[in-house]
Amino acid sequence: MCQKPIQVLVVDDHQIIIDGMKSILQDEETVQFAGGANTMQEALDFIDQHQVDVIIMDISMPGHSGIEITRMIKEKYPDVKVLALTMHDEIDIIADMIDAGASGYLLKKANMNEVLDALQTVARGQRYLGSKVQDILMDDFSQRRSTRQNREYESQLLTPREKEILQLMLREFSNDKIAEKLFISIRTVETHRRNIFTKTNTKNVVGLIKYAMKQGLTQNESQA
Amino acid sequence: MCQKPIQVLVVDDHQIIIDGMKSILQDEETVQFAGGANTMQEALDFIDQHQVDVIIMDISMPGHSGIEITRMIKEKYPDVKVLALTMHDEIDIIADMIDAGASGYLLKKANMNEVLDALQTVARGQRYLGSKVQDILMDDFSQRRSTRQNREYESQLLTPREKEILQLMLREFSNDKIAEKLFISIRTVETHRRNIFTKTNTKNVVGLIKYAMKQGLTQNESQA
DNA sequence: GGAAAATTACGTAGTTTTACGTAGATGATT
DNA sequence: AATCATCTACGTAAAACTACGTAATTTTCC
Repeated sequence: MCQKPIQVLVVDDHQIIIDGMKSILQDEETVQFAGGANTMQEALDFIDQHQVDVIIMDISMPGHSGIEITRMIKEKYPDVKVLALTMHDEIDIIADMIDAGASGYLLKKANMNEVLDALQTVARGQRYLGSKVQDILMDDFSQRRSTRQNREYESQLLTPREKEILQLMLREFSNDKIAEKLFISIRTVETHRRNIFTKTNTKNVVGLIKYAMKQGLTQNESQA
Repeated sequence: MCQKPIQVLVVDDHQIIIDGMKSILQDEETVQFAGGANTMQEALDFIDQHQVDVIIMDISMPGHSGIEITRMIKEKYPDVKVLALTMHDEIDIIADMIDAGASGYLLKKANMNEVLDALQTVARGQRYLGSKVQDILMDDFSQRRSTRQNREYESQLLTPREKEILQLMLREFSNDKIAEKLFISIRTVETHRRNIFTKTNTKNVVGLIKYAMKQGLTQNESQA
């Protein structure tokens, strides 16, 4: 789906973080470290002159906060995705950041795998929240009310039949077993499958499972 | 890996549960409702005369508790797996049940998918704990000490290299991409892959992911 | 009654994965 | 020196999946 590497800009006032990210991202073919910026101005200049897909954004920065920078960037370049990577775990900051337009939020204790995962996820237009962050949000979910957020993948994305097929895929059925069980042709299953992949913006079972988990389609709340 | 359906015996003093399980299991090819039993004696008799792979066991039963029954059954028929399905969420009961030899523990609020998943998991010799149950156990983990349990999949099951490949699989790399990244032949990757499947008792990526999640090899604590 | 969405399905061709067996190289352990 | 675990890799054949395009039925909804 996305063959060319994701261009990543790292915005952080600590150069060490930028350097670290650079070296981490370096031996990945799927992502490419495009550059780093220590200030808002640097960041804006950079985006102006380079192709950037995702920005890894720190929040606590002198001068303008990551939140402001994000808001500004999303105004000028709505297509650029912002992934917050910070140590702040306060609900308000997270909320503000998301409100400002961030597509993902990770705590700095996240490991490389998570970062890479998050990069890919936000790059393809979905949101990504680290598991810790999810917990924090959940806890706060009831009182806080929503801010007209873009709800890119809300739920009725998949048709009932597609969900059914997804369920079976998650239960390790192969295409022909699914066909057998549902009394349809394997060709049909393949078509559904293809549509599921397309709709969910995934390209293989692994991605799909991650999607399903994110949607809570795995164990709980399915149409058992 | 297991072609013939898993023979399931349901032991519960409430007939309605047995009937319910029967109808649920009926339209599954992978499992087969073999029979039901309301008492220990019935259960023992049944096992004596039929092929049984997994027993779904309630705990609160008049006369002998599910724990006793489990202990007795595991003594006589160690190969028969017991899956506790109950509403008891007290740590002591769970622990006793596991101690008695149960391979899995599910709360009755679990849905069909979870039950089916659990059945397959225990049938192939692994343990299965519902997510709630895991939480409960976790909370209590530090003080309670172990009872020489069979530790079928303890951790050092996979070699470092295998873990590395697993990581990449989880990150949606195809075999040839893995080969490329690690500078080895795709044949080698295939071999590793095969060994991983064998060792983890899984047969496809979906199963493997579930395994990985259970082991916490996905996001957190990997060797990033 | 007609448009739109959902479900069904085929063809063709290519790619990827699985299944099994085998086996050399290396390093650690005893 | 021998054993064991790990990592490496090939061959062969079959099974499964992927990619794209197309399109006939139903169903659903306005």
